[in-house]
Amino acid sequence: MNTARGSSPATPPPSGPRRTRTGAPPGAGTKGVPRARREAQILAAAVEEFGRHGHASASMASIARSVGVTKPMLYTYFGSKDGLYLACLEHIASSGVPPRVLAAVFGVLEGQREAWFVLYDRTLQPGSDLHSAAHAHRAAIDRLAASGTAEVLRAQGNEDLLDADALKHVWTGAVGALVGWWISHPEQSATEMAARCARLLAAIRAPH
Amino acid sequence: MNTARGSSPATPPPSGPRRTRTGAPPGAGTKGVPRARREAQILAAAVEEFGRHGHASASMASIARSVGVTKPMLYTYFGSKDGLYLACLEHIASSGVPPRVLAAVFGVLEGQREAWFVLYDRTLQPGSDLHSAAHAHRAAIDRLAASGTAEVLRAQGNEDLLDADALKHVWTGAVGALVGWWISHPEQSATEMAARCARLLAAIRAPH
DNA sequence: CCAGTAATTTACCTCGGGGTAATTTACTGC
DNA sequence: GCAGTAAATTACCCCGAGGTAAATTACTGG
Repeated sequence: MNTARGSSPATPPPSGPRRTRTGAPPGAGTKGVPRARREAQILAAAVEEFGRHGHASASMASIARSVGVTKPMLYTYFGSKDGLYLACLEHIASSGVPPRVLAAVFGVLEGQREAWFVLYDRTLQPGSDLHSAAHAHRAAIDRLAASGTAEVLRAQGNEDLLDADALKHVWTGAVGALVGWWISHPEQSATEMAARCARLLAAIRAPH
Repeated sequence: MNTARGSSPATPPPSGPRRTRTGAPPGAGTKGVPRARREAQILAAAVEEFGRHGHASASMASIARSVGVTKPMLYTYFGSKDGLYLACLEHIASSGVPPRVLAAVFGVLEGQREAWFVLYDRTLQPGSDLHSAAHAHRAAIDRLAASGTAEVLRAQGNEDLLDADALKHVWTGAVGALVGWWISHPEQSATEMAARCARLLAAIRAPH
């Protein structure tokens, strides 16, 4: 559950890779675990928790526990549950160049597979700010879906706007299902997943 | 939110279609709203709530409120939140013959579209009893997915078991996406959805 | 009219959730 | 040694969640 770091979680003094003595520390004069690193750890844990349970039933205490830290840390760093969720969205959206092909999607997700379900969180209340934020951060992926699927329909002479919208949803739904499958098969690499996708798509398109 | 019934929710005395006087009531000697009917109402509301928010973040109080009843009713009738969820699963699974084609799926879902997301509830904890129960109740649909997709792969000479499993997931994921799209387009009928599916599938399979 | 009972409510308990104020720890620079 | 400050904790508040015991309502059949 933790990233592979030496410190065991929940040890009262988090005496990890901290310099004692007069050995000049690398960054500025910070104490404990430097904020940037903690934020990164927290974000990773939060993406996992939010992705697994959805925003609504994710627990701040649980995230804190999995990092080996107490709740108030999350609040001093991210302000609120929504703030942390938003930070997750931004972190995910900024963790890769806009994907141009499916392989890129899997590549970005490698190491944070649950991130997909943060972006496509069904527990978000339709009218809420978070819902719009998630929608906004999905933009790159949705654009990819829209352009790819629109092309398929245009080639068929299909101009139906509802068909286009529905097919876009099918595409993201299928990818989401694939990511879910991937999560339950941790040994598969991103490359293997991309290859599998290509194979499956070919099978579907082949003459029946 | 309520099914189209005359009584407005949350009126303290639920004096709906209740016989006063000595007019012989149809069923046995019941009072208020007969248990069977209440259970049906509650189930309908619960399917909607569970489907919308997932088991974890669905609220018993909210379900009760939407029926126009108080919480203890739900508990005397269904025992617990999990009991109600289980009843939903059974109700959904028993609400139609095992579907043989996609059109049948949409037909069964008409009028309780959220039911799909009760069956495929991502907020269920992987090891839990509820998770297994949901899995069991999905059996019919999953079998449909498995057989259909296996055929596609076999026609290609693909014997890979992982591919088969992944493709099955893709199929259910795509249908789930379609149902989600359907929920946000309430005016579409089941027949229209089935037709749309056929159209989209044809478009995908057409020569690029 | 009276028991009996289905249907339903009021009022409560406990626990875990989000969130915060005040404090402690442990280092740096002077 | 002494501020100063980043990092982190303890201990709390309030609320809504699941869940329950005990009443009340409104009808039936005798």
